Amino acid sequence: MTGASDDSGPRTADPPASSAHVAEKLALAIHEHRILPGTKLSEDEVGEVFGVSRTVVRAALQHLSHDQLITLRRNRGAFVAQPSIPEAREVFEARALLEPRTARSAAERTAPADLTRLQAHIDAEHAALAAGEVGRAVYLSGQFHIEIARIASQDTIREFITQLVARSSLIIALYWQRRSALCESHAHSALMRALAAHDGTLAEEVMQGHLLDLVSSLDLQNRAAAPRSLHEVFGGR
Amino acid sequence: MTGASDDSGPRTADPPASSAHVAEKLALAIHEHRILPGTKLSEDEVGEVFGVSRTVVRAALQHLSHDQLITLRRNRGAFVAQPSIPEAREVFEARALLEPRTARSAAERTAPADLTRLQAHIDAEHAALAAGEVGRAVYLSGQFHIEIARIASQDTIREFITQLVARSSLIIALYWQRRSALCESHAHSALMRALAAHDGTLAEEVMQGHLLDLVSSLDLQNRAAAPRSLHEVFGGR
DNA sequence: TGATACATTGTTGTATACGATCCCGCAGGT
DNA sequence: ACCTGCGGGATCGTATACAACAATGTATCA
Repeated sequence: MTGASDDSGPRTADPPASSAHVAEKLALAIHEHRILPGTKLSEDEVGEVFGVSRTVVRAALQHLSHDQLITLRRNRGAFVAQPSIPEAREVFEARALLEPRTARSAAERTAPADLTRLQAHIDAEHAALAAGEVGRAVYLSGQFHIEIARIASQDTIREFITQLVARSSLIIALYWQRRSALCESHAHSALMRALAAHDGTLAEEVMQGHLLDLVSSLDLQNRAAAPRSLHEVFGGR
Repeated sequence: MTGASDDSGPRTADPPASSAHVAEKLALAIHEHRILPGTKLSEDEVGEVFGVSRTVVRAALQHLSHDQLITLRRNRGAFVAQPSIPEAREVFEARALLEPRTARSAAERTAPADLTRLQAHIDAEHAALAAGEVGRAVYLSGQFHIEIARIASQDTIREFITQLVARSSLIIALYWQRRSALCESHAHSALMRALAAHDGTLAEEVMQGHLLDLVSSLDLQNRAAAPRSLHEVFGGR
């Protein structure tokens, strides 16, 4: 109410404006590095942006907090999470446990329609890179991994991988080192070929190597990167 | 509100009654089979029991919903989840991916204090079984698995295992077949011995076998168990 | 001049109020 | 007798109001 229909700006107020919707939008923005780690997400502010009350914002923030995308500090507010270096290692260790075996399962049941979608992901990722939208490329790259879990028909594991991929996006935002074009695309293509050939063993190996490459592209030795301050993040905002 | 101190019955109104506290209490009750799958958790009712408002209850329910311990249905309410047979399989497949390797890691860094705690868990489990408290035994059995992830110093994976163990408890409530005393205790002891010997390979194997045993003790073929109704669950309430 | 204590302000935590949606039971028609 | 449309009751979804806490800025004192 209160004339939420027009409001000032963004899309807002499509139909129901459920909390899940707000959470999704925020998650996407974080995933695409449109909101950087450490940023404060004030309830009032978010509510105003999306044209909803603090109640629904609060629910959305709690949801994101549970995915460890944001950190909720009592009486202080919500902040985009800043995974520490140990946490970053753990995330990729968890991925190393889950994804290779899942890729194997996926290879054994890949259908033609799946390959079409995977190719679409890769194409979109290339397009985003060509357009200079690095954040979006990171997001799409993550979606590729999630898609593989979907092919494996493992919803539970897919849920976990979804969380890990989202956190990986934060980790990339914090510890990305090698800004050379995402060579991952190559790995993704190789993975897709392994799936097309129904070669589970190969898919598992490729995925394992891909994840190792990803970790090695991060700077997880330098301990100075962790206590990154807000001012540092924002540059000179 | 106000005057929630005495109320009618249960513990209620300890001190602050934060939403996390309510969620934890509910989770424990579900975990111990004090609340059975399919049970409706009305916001008003839960709020009254714990002496808090619907706001905090809602937050707690959302938290549990995210862990898939309860199912939230729009305008219908919250119900304790009833994992389907495919979901049950997925849960144990995920555990099979995570836990054996985690047990291996744990074995390589088990400290004396860890063994003490593990033994305490096993003892408590035996005591619960001796007292006929099957639900509590199931809970403690799950905590044992979580403790292993803690020893492995893998907080992220531990979080996942915590979720999976909780869901496993629901699955056991629904599909438990072999009511013979939980032979798991034996497996847990074997696991502890492997950890004490720092034998990672053995620990991994024992854990894998233990999980397979667990699955085989369930009835995941019978499809009639799924659509269990509320009245059936409650008997004649 | 520097440090501490206090008042102020802003933000979150919780409770309550109102509106929307859905389920259940009943009247009426075919 | 069965099916269909409608109304009552209850529950959830969202918004708002008040209270508590933390952070900040200012004034006073050593």
